[in-house]
Amino acid sequence: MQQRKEVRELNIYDIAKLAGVSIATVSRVVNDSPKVSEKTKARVRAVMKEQNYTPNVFARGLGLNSMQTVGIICPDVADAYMASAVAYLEKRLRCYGYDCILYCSGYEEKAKKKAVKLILNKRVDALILVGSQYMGDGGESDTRYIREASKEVPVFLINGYVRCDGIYCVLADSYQGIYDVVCRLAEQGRKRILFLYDSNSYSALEKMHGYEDALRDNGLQVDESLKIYVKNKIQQVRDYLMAQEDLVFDAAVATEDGLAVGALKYVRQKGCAVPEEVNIIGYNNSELAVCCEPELSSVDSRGEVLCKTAVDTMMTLLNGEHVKHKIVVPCRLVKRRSTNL
Amino acid sequence: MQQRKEVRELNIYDIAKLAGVSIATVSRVVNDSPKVSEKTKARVRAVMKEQNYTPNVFARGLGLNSMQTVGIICPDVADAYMASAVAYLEKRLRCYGYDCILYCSGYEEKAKKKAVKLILNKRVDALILVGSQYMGDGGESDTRYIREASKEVPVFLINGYVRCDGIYCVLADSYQGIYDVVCRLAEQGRKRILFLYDSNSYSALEKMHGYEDALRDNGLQVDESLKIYVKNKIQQVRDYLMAQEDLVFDAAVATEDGLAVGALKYVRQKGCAVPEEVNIIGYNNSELAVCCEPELSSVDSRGEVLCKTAVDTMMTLLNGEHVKHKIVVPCRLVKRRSTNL
DNA sequence: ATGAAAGCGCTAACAG
DNA sequence: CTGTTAGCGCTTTCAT
Repeated sequence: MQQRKEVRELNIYDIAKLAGVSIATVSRVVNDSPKVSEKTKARVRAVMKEQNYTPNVFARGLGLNSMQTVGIICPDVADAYMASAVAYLEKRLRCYGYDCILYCSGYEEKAKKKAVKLILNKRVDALILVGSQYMGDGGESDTRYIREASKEVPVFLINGYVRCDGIYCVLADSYQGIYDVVCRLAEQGRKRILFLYDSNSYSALEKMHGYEDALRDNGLQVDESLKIYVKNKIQQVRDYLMAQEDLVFDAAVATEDGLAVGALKYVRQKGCAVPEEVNIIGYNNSELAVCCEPELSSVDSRGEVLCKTAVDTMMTLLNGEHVKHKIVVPCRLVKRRSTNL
Repeated sequence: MQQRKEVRELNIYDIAKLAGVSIATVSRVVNDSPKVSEKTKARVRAVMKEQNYTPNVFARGLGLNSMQTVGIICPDVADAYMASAVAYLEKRLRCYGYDCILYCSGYEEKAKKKAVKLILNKRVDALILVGSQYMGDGGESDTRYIREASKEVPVFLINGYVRCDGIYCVLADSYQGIYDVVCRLAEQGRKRILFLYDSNSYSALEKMHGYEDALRDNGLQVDESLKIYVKNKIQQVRDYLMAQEDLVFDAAVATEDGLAVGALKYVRQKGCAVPEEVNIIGYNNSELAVCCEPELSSVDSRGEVLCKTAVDTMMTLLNGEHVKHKIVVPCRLVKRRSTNL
């Protein structure tokens, strides 16, 4: 095995000796304790700087039972939405001096449980689960492993909801986001509004409820054949729709931008005009939305706000203060040329 | 401050007592030392399982001076290319039982240095820098911080190159990738081939050299006005090109898919046919490539292969074996409808 | 094959 | 304000 160093690193004893103080004092200086005179502090700091000393984080971790690290688990960082969430989280955590350990769990139940278990073993100070994938159908047994985890460290759910002590949820109001959008489509006279989704996660269901309620509230029937479950791959969506017979719609709402782009490709391939004949609205306001032609209107769930809120809340909590168990952030529709709302 | 636990966790002493052995033996079992009889091993393991015991990683880290963790630094995980690289790296590292600490450094010199410094303080077993952004112009002073880091732990560069002991480079042959593509465009009769780039990083320059050499080798002049530096934002690219007067080209090659999509949008807005009048080729084979219309041919730098190779090489190295300092992986053109090569 | 004991580098209670 | 000292939980000689 490779050795990290040949020469022994300076430890707290060396610094103490060089500064002519005890190790306790050095430790206090490192932790910026108020019970050290500014004079000694300065002297010790000078030595530390001069010697380029950095405390051993392992020893520190042992003593404090913390390494200022939080675990972030998401199914897949290669996914654009999660990637940006992770980016926000990491950035914000670093503002507070925390590092983050990333674990991409994949989408399978067993793997997700394993992820939580392994990351807890690393003794992170808190856990963040990105995406509603971690709740299964929200049932008791599906969320057990999360509840268990919350007994060890605070758990934060980004876009997920589990009612339990020690679990803190920060989520976009996707129900309302879709509800509002569908209402506007209906008000504008659209009668056959397609709903595209690719999972049965908590947030996907929320969106579907928003869709259904909006239809009903606008005197439209919920037509099951207009709810289409398909994998979030642009070409697959297009081909799938292509394969349907008698599929007629004058608007489409999707739970993911990729789905909407697929629908858009289908519609244009059919020779229909967007937005004149068909309005299309995506979700997440990802880069895909500005890539397609015409550009896609999309519901923005404001990941940045969610993530910032989650981290700030976490810090408040770790500080011993009380925080809310559920924080809901409203969505916002970003209008582009695929709609004429 | 919150306490992680109220009840004291089981430690090695407890397990030793319960199993009727010494802590040394328990430790040996944990580390699967060959000098423990299978019989005792089994007994100790049984107790550990029964008690649901997991060794304290901090104490372990202190003793071994390692926590089986590697640091991954990239400018921004929200970027699709880096996100997928991080995803691959994380996955592969986990196969070997390593965790990863993620640091998004941003693009600024100072921040990058800080990132390296902070992550080294966490005593990671190795460091991975994703992207050629970490080399500056490749000069001595620009890479000093990386060379310094390599004295502490092995440093792996994904798509970067620095010649130095302890620095291991795994990179795509972007020069050849672009060279080949431009040759084919030239052979097909294209005379005015645009080159779009958005940075002066090592790999961007490699690509540019590939472009220039291919032109020369095919008897074409390098026209500086055809080399366009512009920010990698689809609309910005389109608008920038729109603002140019007398811009004429019959093909475009870009260092990033986003740039190519911008060019594609420009060309179509101008009313020209793709690929008949203008061939367009992107780089990275990202999701953007299948989102636009027509879909974009793109050079795939095979991030998965790079990352897998990097991690495997790292493990070989950490195992004390010798490994190559530079590994080059060929690119591959993924053809779609934006070209008729 | 197993155990006793000396660290690893730091924190924190306690004493002054 | 500062120093002494006892852990934190594990690894690793060194005996046996």
